Amino acid sequence: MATENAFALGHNSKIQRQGVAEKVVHRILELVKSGNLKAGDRLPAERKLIEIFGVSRPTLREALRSLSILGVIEMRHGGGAFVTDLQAKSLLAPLDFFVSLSVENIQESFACRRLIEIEIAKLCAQKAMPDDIAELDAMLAAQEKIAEDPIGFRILDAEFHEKLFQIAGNSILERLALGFYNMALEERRKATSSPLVTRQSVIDHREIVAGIRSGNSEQTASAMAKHLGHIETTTLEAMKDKTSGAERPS
Amino acid sequence: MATENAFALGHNSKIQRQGVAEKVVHRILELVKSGNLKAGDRLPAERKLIEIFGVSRPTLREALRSLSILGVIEMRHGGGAFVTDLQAKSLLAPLDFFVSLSVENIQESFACRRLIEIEIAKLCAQKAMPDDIAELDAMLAAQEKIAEDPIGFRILDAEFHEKLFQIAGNSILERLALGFYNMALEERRKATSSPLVTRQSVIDHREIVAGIRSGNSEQTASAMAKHLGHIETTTLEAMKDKTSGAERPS
DNA sequence: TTGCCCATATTGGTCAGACCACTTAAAATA
DNA sequence: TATTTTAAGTGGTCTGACCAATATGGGCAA
Repeated sequence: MATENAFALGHNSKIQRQGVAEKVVHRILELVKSGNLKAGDRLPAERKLIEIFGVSRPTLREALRSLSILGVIEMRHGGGAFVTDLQAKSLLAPLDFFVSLSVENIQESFACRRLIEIEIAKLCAQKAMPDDIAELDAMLAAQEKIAEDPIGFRILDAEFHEKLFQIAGNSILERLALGFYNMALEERRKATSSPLVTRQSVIDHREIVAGIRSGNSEQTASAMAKHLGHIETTTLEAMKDKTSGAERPS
Repeated sequence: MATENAFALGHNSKIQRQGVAEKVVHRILELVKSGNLKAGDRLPAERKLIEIFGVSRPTLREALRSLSILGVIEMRHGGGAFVTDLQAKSLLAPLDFFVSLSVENIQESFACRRLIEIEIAKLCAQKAMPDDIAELDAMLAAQEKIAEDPIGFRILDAEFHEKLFQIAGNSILERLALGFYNMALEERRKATSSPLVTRQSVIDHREIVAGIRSGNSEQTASAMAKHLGHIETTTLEAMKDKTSGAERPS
C-alpha cells in the first residue's frame, strides 16, 4: 500500500487523495491515451499549460518531470516538450536506472538476463531475414579484426547484442534485454580487458550466428547459453579480484 | 540517444549536461549507494536539504519527486521523506503504470509474461517448501469456494500468482512478473466477469500446484503455459467484444 | 537570388519568499 | 494516569521574477 504515486491512475481511480501534480499527470496522460496528443506532438508551452490546468509553474513542472521520467514526454531546454513515440522501448526507460541500483543481486540479474537473452536467441533463429544475417556476418568480421582492442570490442559487442534484441522483434523484450545487458557493464569492463576473454566472445558470437543461419532455435539457444556462461564466469571473477566500489564501512 | 534523464548516471558519468535537479538526484543516489542513507532512514527536511545542496525548493522538489517515482524514496505529506527498502520489489514501480498505454503491444507483453511466468513455474517446482505448498493448497480451496464471485476471485487470483512469484526466489523476476501481471489487468477485468472463465482458472491453478507438489519442472511449466493460454484467449476476446477506451478518431 | 550569420522572441530551467494542509508530538487538562 | 488540545514541524502549492538554451526571421555578403 501507500504507493499512491503518479502511476496509481489509469484504472482504479478510487484514490482521490492524489495531489495537484498527480492530477495534472493524470489529465495529460488521458490526452495522450485518447489520441488528442499523439507521438511527436509538441506540448503547449509551460506558461500556457499553467493557464489550461490552473496550476502554478513549479507544480506543472513536477508533473512534466514525472512524465519525462516515465518516458511519456521528452523535454528540451529552449525547445519544448514533445510526446515520445510511446513505444515500450521508451516507456521502460526507468529500467536502465533500476538495474544500476541492484548490483547486489548480481546473481539474480544474471539469471534474468539468461532467461531473456536465450529466448531472444530462439526468436532470432526463427525470424532473422537474410539482410539481418548479412549484417551479423559483417559484425563478426569487424569483431575478429578488433578482438585485441578491449574498448573497441566492447562497442562492437554491444552493437551485436542489440542487433539480436532487435531481430527478435519484441520491443518489450528488447528493452528488458538492453537493461540487463547494461547492468553488469561496469563490472564487465574489467573482465574484457583480457584478449583471452574477447577472443572467446568472438568464437561464441560466431556460433550463435551459425545457429541463427541454420534457423535452429535450440542450437542457437544453447550457443547463447554457452556464451552467457562464459560472460558470467569472467565477470564474477573480475569482481572478486577487485572488490571495487563501495567498500564496506569500518 | 538524448535520454539523459535522471537515470543516466550510476556508471558513465561523462555526461555533465545534466541540470541542477539531476545533480541533486545523483548526489542523493550516491548517498544511498554508499550506505550513508540506508533503508528506512528519514531524509532531512526539504528546507534543510536546500541548504545542503544549495538549490531552490522547487528544484529540490523535482529531484525528490524523481526519486519518488523511481521508487527510491517515499514522501508523506506532513511526515517526511523516507528511503525505501531498495529491493527490486519496490524499485521498478513504473512498470505498473506503463501498461495502460500499450494496447498495441499487448501481444508482446503477453509473450513476455509467458516467458517469465513459465520460468517462475519451473523455479517453483524446484524450490517450493512444504509450507509453500500447504499455503497454495489453502488458496486453491478458497478459490473454489469463491469461484462464482468475479471480484473476489480476482483478489485471490492475484494472491495466488504473487505467491508463485515469491516462491521462485528471484526478486527481480518477481518484480517483472508482477508488472506484466498487472499490465492487462484492466482488460482482464471484463474477461473474469464470466464464471466460466474463473472456474477454468481454478482448474488450471490446481494443475499448476499439482506440478509443483511433484517437483516436476516441465509438468509445472506446461500447466502454467496452458493456464496463460486460456488467460490470453479470454482476455483478447473480451477486448474485441468491447473496444473500450480510445475510440479511433473520425 | 541564394546562402550564411546574427539579433531577438520564445521556451525551458532556476531561484526567492510566502502561505496552506497535514502529521506528529508535546503540553495542558480532566 | 489517560485523554484532549495545541503548537511546532513537515510536505504541498502559489506568485513573480530572472537566467540559459533554442528557434526564428531579417539583414548582409557572395
